[in-house]
Amino acid sequence: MVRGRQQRRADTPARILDVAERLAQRQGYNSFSYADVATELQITTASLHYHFTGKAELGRAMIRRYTERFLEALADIEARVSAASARLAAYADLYAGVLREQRLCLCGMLAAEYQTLPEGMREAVLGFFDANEAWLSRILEDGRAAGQLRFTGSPQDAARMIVAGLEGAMLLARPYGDATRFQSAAQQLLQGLSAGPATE
Amino acid sequence: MVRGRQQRRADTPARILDVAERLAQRQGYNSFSYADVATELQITTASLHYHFTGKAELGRAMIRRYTERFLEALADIEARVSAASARLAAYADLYAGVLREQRLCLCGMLAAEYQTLPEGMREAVLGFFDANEAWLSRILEDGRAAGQLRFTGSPQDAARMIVAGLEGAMLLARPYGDATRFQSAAQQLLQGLSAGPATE
DNA sequence: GTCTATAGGCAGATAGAC
DNA sequence: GTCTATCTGCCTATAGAC
Repeated sequence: MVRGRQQRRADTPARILDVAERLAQRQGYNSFSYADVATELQITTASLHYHFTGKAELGRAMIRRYTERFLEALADIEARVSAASARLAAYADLYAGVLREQRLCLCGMLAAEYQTLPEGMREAVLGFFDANEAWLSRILEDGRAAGQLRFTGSPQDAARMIVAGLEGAMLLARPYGDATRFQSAAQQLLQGLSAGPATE
Repeated sequence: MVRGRQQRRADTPARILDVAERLAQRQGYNSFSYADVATELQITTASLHYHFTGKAELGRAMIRRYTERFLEALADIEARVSAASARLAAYADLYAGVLREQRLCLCGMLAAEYQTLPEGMREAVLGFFDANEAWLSRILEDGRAAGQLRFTGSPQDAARMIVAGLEGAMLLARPYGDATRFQSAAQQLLQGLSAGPATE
């Protein structure tokens, strides 16, 4: 891939997004500044404005990339794992991986800040959750049809409960610095869905 | 109750806390300012500093009052409602009432902002969750002992799952402006705990 | 208790040189 | 692409009059 000489290392926009994403997941979108990002990358805030016209645009790009990557991870789970309950466990593990880095789900954090977000970011946040729900709904529906999962109500409702439960479990586990809080909650949340013979 | 002449209406500190609490629940602690509170009360930020030396102290007082009131509501549930599953439903209704005002649980919001909070506020946030867990654990344990509830694992783990699930459900329901998202998640979360004859 | 006035810092953003 | 310099605005906080 011939690229010219101007950038040996990773694209500057990508590195900006890396830093912004981490800061947003740890502190919140409203609690990091252009200066924070610029300092860490050893450039100036004026340079940031060259790559992203404003913080709102940076925010939008951040969510879009995060969602893309998350959906890739979901496709990967579907390709690698076939058992429905194992797929759900792998889904929960995605969250656990984020928490391990002392981060919240980016969109969970942004959901808390939702009322202060610019319109473009709001839509992107909802898009993330919609996509997660759609994927989970499909996995749940297929799993139930295959006799691997058992739940009452619609797959969509179950999917929403799972997303809410995992987001909440992350939210609470982090202040305690206790990953087992998340694991325990995730396990309880999902165990009720397995159609194993030992449920009753 | 003789009070002198200087304050006919509600205590100024209480009114300050009312406004700060609502703003914190809607926008987050980091996203409201002394000026926001002062403007709404038609006083100046200098006056605010007379009642609360700084924003951190205001924040601490806010959490303490919120926790006190929440615990009173829990005691009230325990006094009014005797069936364990009805107590859990009433607990979830507390959250629903908050959401109805387009607010998040104060401490759920602060959990998201946790890493940016001053030390005094952090402790107070954990205290809120600890107290909730302790109350729920007791309710769950009693309910199981009375044969009204059924769950595997410790009451504490179940309590943590409930708190996490309800906090997450609030977090996600609000951006969608859809209270039924909360209700549906809360119902699914709790229904698995009832020891009713129709579970299987 | 509440005010005016103001300090001192940080925010996001832009103009224009290199 | 990145810089320096700068603007405007908001933030928390304080001094001191009333």
